Amino acid sequence: MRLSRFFLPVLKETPTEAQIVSHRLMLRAGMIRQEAAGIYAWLPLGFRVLKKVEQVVREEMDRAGAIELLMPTLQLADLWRESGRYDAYGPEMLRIKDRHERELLYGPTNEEMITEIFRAYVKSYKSLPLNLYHMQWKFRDEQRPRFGVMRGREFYMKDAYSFDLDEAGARRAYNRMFIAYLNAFARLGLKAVPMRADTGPIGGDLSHEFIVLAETGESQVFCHGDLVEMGAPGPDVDWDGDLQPLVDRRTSLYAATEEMHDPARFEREVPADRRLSARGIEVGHIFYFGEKYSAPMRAVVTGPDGQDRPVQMGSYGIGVSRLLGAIIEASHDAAGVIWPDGVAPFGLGVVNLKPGDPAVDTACERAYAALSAAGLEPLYDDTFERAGAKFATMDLIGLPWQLVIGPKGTAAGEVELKRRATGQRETLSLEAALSRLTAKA
RNA sequence: CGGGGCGUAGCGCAGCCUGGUAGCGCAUCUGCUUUGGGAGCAGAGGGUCGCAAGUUCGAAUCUUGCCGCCCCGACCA
Repeated sequence: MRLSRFFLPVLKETPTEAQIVSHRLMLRAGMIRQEAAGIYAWLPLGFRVLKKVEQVVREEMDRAGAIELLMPTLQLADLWRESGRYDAYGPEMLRIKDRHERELLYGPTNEEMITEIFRAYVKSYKSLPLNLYHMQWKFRDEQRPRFGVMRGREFYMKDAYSFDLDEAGARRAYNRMFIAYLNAFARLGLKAVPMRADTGPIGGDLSHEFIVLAETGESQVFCHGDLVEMGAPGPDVDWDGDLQPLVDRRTSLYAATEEMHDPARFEREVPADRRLSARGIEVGHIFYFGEKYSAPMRAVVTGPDGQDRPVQMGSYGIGVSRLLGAIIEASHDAAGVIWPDGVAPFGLGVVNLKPGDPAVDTACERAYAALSAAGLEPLYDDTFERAGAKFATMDLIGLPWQLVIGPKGTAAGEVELKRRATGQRETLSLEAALSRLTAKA
């Protein structure tokens, strides 16, 4: 993409409404525009990152055996009356009427609808296990939206729903999601710690929130410090095998959000030098809820014994749009965003320091063509801005690499390659820079 | 939903208290100079002062109502 033809409305000054760094940087980098409280338009740069994050989540869900579908944003109120949640939900749910006075709602989540789909088609235990997911815009009419995309009213979410014959099967489904989440967050450059969460009326140990530690997190969290650096199992696990040991390794150490925190246990189980008390951002939540929806909505399957029973369900959410905020909170500096390689909106920036200079233009065009052909998705700054402004913009939008090509270097047969994360710059020949970069593709 | 605050040019703000018909910086446009970390000079364009009533000869300024947005708290993916 040539910057001269792209739409990148960067701001030099910080809008006053933005209080936290990720919100400020998303506005300044021209990623989002607020259209109403908690409702944002995704400008091209932000949209590209959103799609990258979405794709990482999709690949990890698919790897774990989940099947993608797409459910609508609008749902019938009658469906929610079946589970009793239409009246239980309160003013957070946006209620709408169509021209026929039919009551609709803009979905804040999709348990009822997925249960309705499941019960319409699945009748036998032989069709299980099943895990269906979608990524869709949701709406929750928060009393007080804030922190930009981290707590909007409209938000993009991946939600998966598992169906199993019994609780043992549901636990296996839960473990698959648990591992898939660790892998997804790791690929996004995040250190996400699973923490035991409130299971509500169901009870048991099958609910975890995945928390990214950040100063601007909205909740206080407490955990064993080793959990932060434990890393993810990676894709090469036996998804049909026993994942319990991998899960146990991460759930045996103390980790709790404020509402689940037990100070006495914390001090008893965690050595003083390993006790971590920090702020955290919730980026995922997995939950086993058994028959909560399948029983009232009569989603039953026939077991091997010929008996019908309500299917055992769990749900697994990831706040995809929120993740952009979380990633920035975890990865930025004074100059701007530092995108992890896997989600950067462009693979690198090619900075032409003197457009119109034939030698520099030629070098830049060659680099741009080669990098594009290699699939690196370069953003080529071919504008007539001053060098300082170009550097500032590149640092702000946080592309992982900057290939700087100017008249002095070109005369000497040299270009400069800068790594955004470290600020390290290296001078080398254009060919060496290109082969180095394309080797990464 | 309680408490506080703010709406004046694309962005950041001043002007309001003490009414006299709108200003600064950045951005934008033109010209010249400049050219490796958000340039300089000169000129230009751009605003029904959130909306609506009211007071007044006259309202960005005073009064009332409404709308929108932000912050703190309670609540939440």
